[in-house]
Amino acid sequence: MTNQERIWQVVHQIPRGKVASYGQVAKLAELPGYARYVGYVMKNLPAGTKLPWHRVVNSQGRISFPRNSSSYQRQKTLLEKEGVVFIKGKFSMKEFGWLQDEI
DNA sequence: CAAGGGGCTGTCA
DNA sequence: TTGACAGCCCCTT
Repeated sequence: MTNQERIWQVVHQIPRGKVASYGQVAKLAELPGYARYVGYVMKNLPAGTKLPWHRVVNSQGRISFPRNSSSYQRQKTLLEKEGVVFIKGKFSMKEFGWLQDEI
């Protein structure tokens, strides 16, 4: 079980309509401080992966891509399709944050 | 082995 | 609220 696989499993557990931050995913994967590594892993996901990578955002509740990039648009669209409401380029972690009230 | 950079974070001005 | 900065860990040069 590699660290990368642990991260995949955690991301896979994020329920539909919820989002988690990179740091949160890292912690749940028992890899505190690996936030940046999580981003690295997401970037190198195999093509056609079923991992809900779009449910992972930064701690500010914002997408870590330039607003005009296609990746940004793709992630935003996927999230909205799951019911996550975007407001002024970001969304409320209070409302959609995963395990926000259990941590 | 050293250096650079990547979908990050928390702190401080 | 925004921007600059210093830590973070890992992979590729």
